[in-house]
Amino acid sequence: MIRSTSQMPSYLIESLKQISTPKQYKKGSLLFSHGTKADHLYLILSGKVKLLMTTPDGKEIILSLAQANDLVGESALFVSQTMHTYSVQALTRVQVGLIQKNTLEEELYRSTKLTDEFLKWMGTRNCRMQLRIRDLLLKGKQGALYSTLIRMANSYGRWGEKDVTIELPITIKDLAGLTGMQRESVSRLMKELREKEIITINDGYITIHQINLLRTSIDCETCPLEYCQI
Amino acid sequence: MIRSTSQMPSYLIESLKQISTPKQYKKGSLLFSHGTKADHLYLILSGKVKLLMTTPDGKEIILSLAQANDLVGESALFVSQTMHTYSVQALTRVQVGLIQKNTLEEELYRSTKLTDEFLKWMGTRNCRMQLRIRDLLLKGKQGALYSTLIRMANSYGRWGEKDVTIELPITIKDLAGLTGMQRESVSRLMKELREKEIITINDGYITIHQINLLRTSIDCETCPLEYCQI
DNA sequence: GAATAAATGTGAGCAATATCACAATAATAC
DNA sequence: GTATTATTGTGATATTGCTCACATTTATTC
Repeated sequence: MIRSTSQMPSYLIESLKQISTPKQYKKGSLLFSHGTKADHLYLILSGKVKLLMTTPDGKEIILSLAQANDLVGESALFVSQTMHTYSVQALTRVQVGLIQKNTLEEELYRSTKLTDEFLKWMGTRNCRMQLRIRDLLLKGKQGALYSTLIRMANSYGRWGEKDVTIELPITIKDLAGLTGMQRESVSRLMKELREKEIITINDGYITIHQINLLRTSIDCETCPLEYCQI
Repeated sequence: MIRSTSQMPSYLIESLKQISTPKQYKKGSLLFSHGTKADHLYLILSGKVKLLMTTPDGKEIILSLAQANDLVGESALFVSQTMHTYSVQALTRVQVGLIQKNTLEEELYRSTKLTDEFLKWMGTRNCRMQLRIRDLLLKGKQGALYSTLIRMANSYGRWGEKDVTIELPITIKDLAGLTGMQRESVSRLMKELREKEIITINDGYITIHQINLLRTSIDCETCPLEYCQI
């Protein structure tokens, strides 16, 4: 069973689909990039993407991941005449529905329900990000990694009796980007987790066998599942 | 001259004031705290506050600071039945206007303009936070501190010909909370900045004499001023 | 399926930060 | 104004995490 992440109600997703134009992207290609004009909202129909920022010296931070039924590109959308602050790259082949800024605004104007859910959704993402920052900054690099694994399990996990398999194959490099760590450091910590049989990795798919061990070791409190996501 | 931070248009602030109930807080007191029910929006009328999270072992991270005409408490507000994820503490004596969730929703329903600006404002804060995360995670602790000083100058600075004075007296401890550093580390880096005469501190007020030096040393790109804030 | 590119693992050494333990100031309370 | 509390500074030391340099393995491309 896959736990659902917090998303818009499906009937609103449907209504967004109605006003969108389909578009496809190859694995590795950019949906949009940092510095270009923000004038569309992206509804992911299938596939997975990463939201990332880069620094002049080539370092990369991954702000978030998104999958089917997630919305991407809203941050700068309503700020007039503004540019995207991050880039979005396809991790797999991706199908999106493109929604023009104007069209979205009209739709928001027409549908109070959509506006409500939109505000709720932006608020939720905000809370998630804040809790993530806390974990990344206050729990050391090990804590940052464990927190990220737990969040990925919540967002992308297929939950079995004892194990969770993260159904988004991810590289060590991307885990480094998600945690603000060096690739080598992630590699070493993941090795340790494998040796202790807390996780196993198959074909890029991470399975967590003892997620509670990760949780207790970073003092997880009982955050709402809605917030403990990537 | 004080540069203005990105805020709602003043006529909308006025209309929010109309539907708010005034309340006062002493320096150091909590406007609301982590885990309590989120059912009000706070409009800061005067004074300054900090938004913070704490971990079980007593570490504290400061998510943001806010001053007159800023709104606080929106993150969890629209998420049904949910609790605040952070606490808000008064740094000075603070006057706020309390706006009930229901009242706000009615007002948003009535005023399209307010809704537009509200979405814009949430988007702006989101972009800010994302850029801040990048700086905090990717530029080392020195970079985190410099970035924070620059942002504070943009949000709270009185700009002279060459110098900026941050008109929010802040402790070393709070700077540590803003950057995810240890107090001692901040103390040492600030000492270095003082010795190089890049900053001076008077009575808790930091004046930055060579802000461009800070900017270049962390490879500041030309982010919109709107986003380069605390 | 050979060649090339990308991802991963690993050791050694180093630099940046955290930790600990106090001393010294500065601010606040009574 | 004295006592108390909060803030800041600082040295010594420990630890974490980064960097560099390759070897190895795994994907991709042609």
